[in-house]
Parts: sequence; structure tokens; C-alpha cells
Amino acid sequence: MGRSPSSCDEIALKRGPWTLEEDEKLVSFITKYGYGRWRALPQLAGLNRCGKSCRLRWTNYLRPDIKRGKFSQEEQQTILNLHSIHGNKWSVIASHLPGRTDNEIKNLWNTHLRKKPIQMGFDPMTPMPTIYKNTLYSHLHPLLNLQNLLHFDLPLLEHQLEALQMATLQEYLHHVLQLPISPFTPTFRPLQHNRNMSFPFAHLPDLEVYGVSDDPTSTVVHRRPDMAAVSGGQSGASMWASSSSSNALPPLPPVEAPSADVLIFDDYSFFSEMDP
DNA sequence: AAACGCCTCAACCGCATCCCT
DNA sequence: TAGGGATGCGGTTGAGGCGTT
Repeated sequence: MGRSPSSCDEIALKRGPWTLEEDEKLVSFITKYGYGRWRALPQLAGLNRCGKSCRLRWTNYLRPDIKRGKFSQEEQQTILNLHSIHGNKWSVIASHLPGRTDNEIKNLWNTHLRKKPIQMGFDPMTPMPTIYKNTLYSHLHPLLNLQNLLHFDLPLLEHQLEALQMATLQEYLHHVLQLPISPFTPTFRPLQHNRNMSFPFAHLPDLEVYGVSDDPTSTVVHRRPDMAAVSGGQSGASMWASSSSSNALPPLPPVEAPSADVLIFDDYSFFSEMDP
């Protein structure tokens, strides 16, 4: 399945900034006939551009439903939250922000938002916070105790720590930066609901890490209840890991209510240490 | 006023994925 | 099922604006 030659490769097609006349031609054509068939569109619309260029111009600039102007504080908060979950999935993030394009959000991230967590000591692009790493680990110590309890192998546990770090960053954005809460403010999601997501959740084993909505001062970590029922020496972690390479997950044992495996620890000292 | 550097953002590039035949 | 065109997506580029020296 080779890459087809793009019409943009052809000679004599105009590139660079669009003129008012070109914009008018494109808008007028799309208003009349709609869009689609981008490859054929430029010729039909009388434009000396490649289809790709026309599509980009329309979706990123000329579309009538595009919201212009600065991003509100709430929009920025939403982007930060969604980015902490989805990473550089700009189209996914844009789908939550009506009137904003993926390109616009990507630009905003690269020019402004990316710097915010870094300035505060977090680097969202690396697996661990830069300056609060040790503090974070000390608060994650109870998780390490779970290693024996759950027969975790270390790499899988580290994935969990990574996930908790991402979740902690989300908390931090709310409590330290005190940005307004958006509809997309994450609670820490049960990981088994995120198997199909990309980094950092897709490959994670069987701990659930999530916040308690009526008690924002703590993070709850407990074993997946279904894994509590696993017996016969097969650890939940290895069971999960062996299934992670395939979409077909093994049938889970009957669910039991979590009990002694529930662990609660306080996050607030961590946040207060970060206050300027 | 000129030179320089930084920032912004529209536009491009190349690869991935979808979808039709 | 494979091939190939169409479209989507994310990374990158570069022109232009603006502030500083």
C-alpha cells in the first residue's frame, strides 16, 4: 500500500498564504456545492491550489463555525486536562472545544500551555515530574507496599506510578493553579476502562487509581475487585500483561467487593509543599 | 532608524488510516 | 483480500509582527 503522489507535488500549483480572492472562491464554491472530494475541488472552484491546501484552509480558517480570538481561561484549563489524558491527540482535544481547530490548539500548546507545568516544576512530556519526583515517590510509598501483596513485577508497577503521576498532575492543575473546573476535569479513571486509550493508560495492569468525588483530599488505590478473586498463583498483573498484546481480553472472574485491599493516602501535603 | 531575536500561527509535509473497487 | 485514491492527523517550517537594544 504505497503512498500515492500528492497533487501538491505537481508543479505550478500555488503555495503559501491565501489571498482574499482565493478565500472568496473557496467559500463561494463550498457554500454552493458543499465540501468533500478535495482533490477535485480546486479545479472545480477555479483555484490553482492542491486539494490538501484547500481542505486545510477551509477547516482551519474559513469554516463559518470557527471561534476566533483568544482562548478563555476555561478553554485553556480544558486543554491542559485533556492533554494530560490524551497527549498530543489534537483532534481529540479539539472535538471537546466547539469552534476550535486542532491546529489552533496545537499552536496554543506549543507556544503557551506546554510551558506552564514546566515552569511549575512539572514536565508533562517526561515520565516523571522534574523537581518533585522524590516528594511524589514518598507519597507513592504505600503503592510500593502493594507490590508484594499483588505479586507485581516492577515494570508494571512503574507503569502504575506513571499513571498516578499523570493523575496527580491533573489534581495539581486544579488545586495549585486554581484554574476553573471544566466539564472535562478528570477524576482519576478506573484503568480498566482505558485499555483502548493511548499513553499512558493502554498498557497498564490491574490497579485502579482514581479520586473520590466527595472527598477531594485523598486518592484511593485498590486492587481490581475481579482480580481479588483470582487464585491459583496467577497474579493479576501477569494475567493482564499477557492479555495486553491482544484486544481479546480473558474472561474475568466474578466481581467481589473490595475490602482489605483498599488503601487511602492523603495528597494534600504534597500540594502544600508546592505552594510558592 | 536599523539590526536582531523572539513569538505567533497559517501553511506545508509526510505518514497513517479509511474506504472504495 | 489487495491495491490505490482520498482524507485525517501530528510534527515542522517560515513569514511576518513586535519588542528590545
